[in-house]
Amino acid sequence: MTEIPKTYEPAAIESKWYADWEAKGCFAADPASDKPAYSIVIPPPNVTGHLTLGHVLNNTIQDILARRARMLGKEVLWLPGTDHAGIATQNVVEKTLRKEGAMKHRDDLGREALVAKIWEWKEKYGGIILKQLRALGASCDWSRTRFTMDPEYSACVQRVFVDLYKKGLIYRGKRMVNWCPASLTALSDEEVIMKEQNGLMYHFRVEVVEEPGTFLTIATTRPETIPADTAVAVNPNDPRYTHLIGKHVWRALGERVQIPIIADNHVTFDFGTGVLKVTPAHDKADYEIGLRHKLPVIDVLTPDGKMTALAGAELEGMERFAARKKSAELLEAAGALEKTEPYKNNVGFSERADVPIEPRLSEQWFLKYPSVESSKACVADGSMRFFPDRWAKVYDHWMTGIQDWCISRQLWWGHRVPVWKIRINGDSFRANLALNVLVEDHCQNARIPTPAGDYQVLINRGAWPDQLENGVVGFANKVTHLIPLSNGDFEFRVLTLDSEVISILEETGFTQDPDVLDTWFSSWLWPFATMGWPEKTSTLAKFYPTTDLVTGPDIIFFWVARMIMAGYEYMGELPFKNVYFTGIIRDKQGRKLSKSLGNSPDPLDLIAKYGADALRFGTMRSAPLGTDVIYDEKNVELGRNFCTKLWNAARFRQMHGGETEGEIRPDFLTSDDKWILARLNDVIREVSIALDEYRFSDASGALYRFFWSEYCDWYVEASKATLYGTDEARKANTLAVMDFVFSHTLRLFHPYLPFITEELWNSMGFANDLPAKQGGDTIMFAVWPKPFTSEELGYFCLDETSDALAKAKYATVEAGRGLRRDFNLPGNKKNRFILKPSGALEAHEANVIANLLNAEPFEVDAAFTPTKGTPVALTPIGELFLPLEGLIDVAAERERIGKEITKVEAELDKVRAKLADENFAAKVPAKVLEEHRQREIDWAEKHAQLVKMRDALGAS
RNA sequence: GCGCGUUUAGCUCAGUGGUAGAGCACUCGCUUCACACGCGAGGAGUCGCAGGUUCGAACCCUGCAACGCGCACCA
Repeated sequence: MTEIPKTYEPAAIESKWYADWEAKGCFAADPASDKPAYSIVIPPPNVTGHLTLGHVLNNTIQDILARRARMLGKEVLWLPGTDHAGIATQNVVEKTLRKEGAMKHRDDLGREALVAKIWEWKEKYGGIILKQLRALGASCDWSRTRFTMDPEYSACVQRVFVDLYKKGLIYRGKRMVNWCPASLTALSDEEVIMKEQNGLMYHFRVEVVEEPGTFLTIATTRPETIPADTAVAVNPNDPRYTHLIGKHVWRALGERVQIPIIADNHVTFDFGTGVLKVTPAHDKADYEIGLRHKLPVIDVLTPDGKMTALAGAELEGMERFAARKKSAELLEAAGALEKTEPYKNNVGFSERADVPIEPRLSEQWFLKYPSVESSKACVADGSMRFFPDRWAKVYDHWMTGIQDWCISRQLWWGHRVPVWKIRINGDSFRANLALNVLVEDHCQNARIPTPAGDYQVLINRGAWPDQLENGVVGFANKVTHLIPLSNGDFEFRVLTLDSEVISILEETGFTQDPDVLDTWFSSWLWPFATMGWPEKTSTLAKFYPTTDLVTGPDIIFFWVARMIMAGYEYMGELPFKNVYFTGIIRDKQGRKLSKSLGNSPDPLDLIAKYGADALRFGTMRSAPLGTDVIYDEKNVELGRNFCTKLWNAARFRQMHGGETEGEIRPDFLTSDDKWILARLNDVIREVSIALDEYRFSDASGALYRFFWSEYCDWYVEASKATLYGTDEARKANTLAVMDFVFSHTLRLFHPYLPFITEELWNSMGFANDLPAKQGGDTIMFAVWPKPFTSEELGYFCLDETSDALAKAKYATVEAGRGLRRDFNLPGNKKNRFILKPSGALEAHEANVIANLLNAEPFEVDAAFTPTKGTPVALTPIGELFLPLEGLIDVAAERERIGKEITKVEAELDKVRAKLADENFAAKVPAKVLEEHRQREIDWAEKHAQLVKMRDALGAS
């Protein structure tokens, strides 16, 4: 047994044990194990990322779950990794390259060179966050670390793309999408955040062509789009305007042209002026109106949000917001601007770039979500559980109104769409032999004429390839699709992952689609693509579906919902059984933590200052289920203080030497021993239930209370009477009880405090006599404590009454300390106390009280008659006197007792009033009535004694 | 606009029908032989507001308010 230093120094201990765990392979998951499986996949952090407090919260929870599962005898897989974070990563690297002067624009480098640079950057900096997770103590199986752009993972993504295309769920469409003018890419609806803006509403006039002198007033927030207006719409039932429908107005800006006045139900009477400018190119709703009325589409914005020549000479080249001001000025100058008023409206912002998005007509790849019904059902019927469960409703709502997902991004970093295409007409078809073969093959199998117009006779070649709807044909190594275009040409698409096919395609003149896929289109496959899918691996067999998923509610749609759908579609099963949604970490003002606000402390600094265990414990203590977490460094300090307490309690135990975990002899158990064993039993149950229900904060609170307020404050202090005594047999027994409690406590704490518990587990010798795999090597595999069996309860002589004496003693001690305080006697000075017991009291028990009270001498005297005015407190064991030689103030003592009597009387009045109410007696359950009667008796008894004590002081 | 959540001590939060709690902060005393990152004692709450149900409400019901979140969105 080695001497423990006086203060806990986490740094060396943490790195020592983490290296030891890794060296012993403690984190490795064995699919061949016959233990029951427990698995979690990490929500892959952004590869550009650094550890934040959000990661600390999220990963500490996962680590607690994983470590406890190991102690419960499960074979645990916690699978780590990162995602490639398309936009964010490309932005970061481009920015760096621009700063270094390596390029001005990505086109300077070109696609291949830039992607190579990003890979270079990723290899160099991409693993930072995973290293940081090690500092936190995360017990991930690092040998299985995955990245969403690993070759195998990329193959999964493209395979899924091809499969969904074959199923007719992925299609290419020209429609209005959310366009980010900063990142120059389309975004999904989920990546658009609506923000309220203080804008302006511009009211401007247009003249009716057919009725010169008649004007319509239109309200708009975007006058810069007037040059793109191709109609003016009114509601068909709006009597103000019905006579104008079918006529025209002069457009107010841009080329002076006539645009029609049309009737459309989309227009509401009472909003604005009831007249709507219709801009099909720049507004989703207007685009729909345009389709209904076959309006032309005029695009006046460049991809990066500048005005085109179509906007007119005055606006051309201007940035969109400058153009807005300018447009208003132009209207004003033309006398068309009626008024401008402040207006609050919601504008969609790009989540990543934080700039207003533009609705933009473009061709993109879309996905109709698969397996929607089973995905909805599993949460609705409870086969997958959400914690807190209110998220189930949010999920269901989203799944019900689900829209097709725009999955293509105009970026270079990501999974490139596995589609090769070529535009063909009759001539090119005949001229290109390889193409000819491909297309003929397709047409034969799709049973359609070739583009050349020849009808191919079907040749029966035995097994037919997949004959799919919409003329899509699936071969073993490719999917083909011939799409007629409006001008009579065709687009021929080949989807394939086969490198031989790809080289043929490229030689034949096909080009690959330039787009990459949304990062979430790869991470939605995470639970199975990380485990070797599509092979039927032993890992999948053992660990899929996973047990728990821990994530933030902010990605419930982005990630969780989509993973569920992918899970059903590709594994035929849900991907995880429970989803725990963490809160969001905020600062004391309730703001989210962010770099730009500077309110986001670096967890590594906190670990350096307080230790990883302290950070974990402090974070978990302050993170209740279902609510956001208010971050305060005080919580980490609390964690650090707790570790020190644990450390010093261990030191105290070690100072007393003796045998480690000696035998506990029931005949030697003191009332204090029984009391702490009963408390241990309570806390084992409490912590286990709390963890089963994902109440991490409650579990940590229970442990904190048990160890500090019960074990240290009472049990250790009470045990000093024995440990500093002379009865060696009793002393050994007390140490045995301490070891028993301590070794259980360390195990209960291990998931929260992995490092300090491992250190103490070993240094205190608890690992010594255990089998290697059950705590002998490491506390990580020590058996999770269970509440006592009835045999154990019997052995320790524990029943409902066994802790009554200890409780009575502690109440007596508190009463005595209260007396000291009342009479300003410092706690560190010995004082004489006399206890006049109401029953028998063993010498040992009196000794414990004396110790806890710092009483010397402590006299137990049933016949004690106090000097008049001696301060006295009523305790469950008897009357406790604090004799104050020469300082007795009878009046003061009378007043003190009088105050107490007043309190007791108030309580007595309360309970008597209830009992006197006839309704109460008649209607209340018998148990409650009995409880109140007992309460009355107790208060009355106390009252009588206090009165007696006051009377004994005489009349003054 | 629809939906969800929160509102309890100065702060952060427990407490789902029967005597209002914890940690931190605060006040007082204490360097006592595990620990001052500590020990002991203490003060502190109209349980958001208004009704209702009940013998009894922090807790159940209704309405309202404030704050937060999600969804939708009218130019």
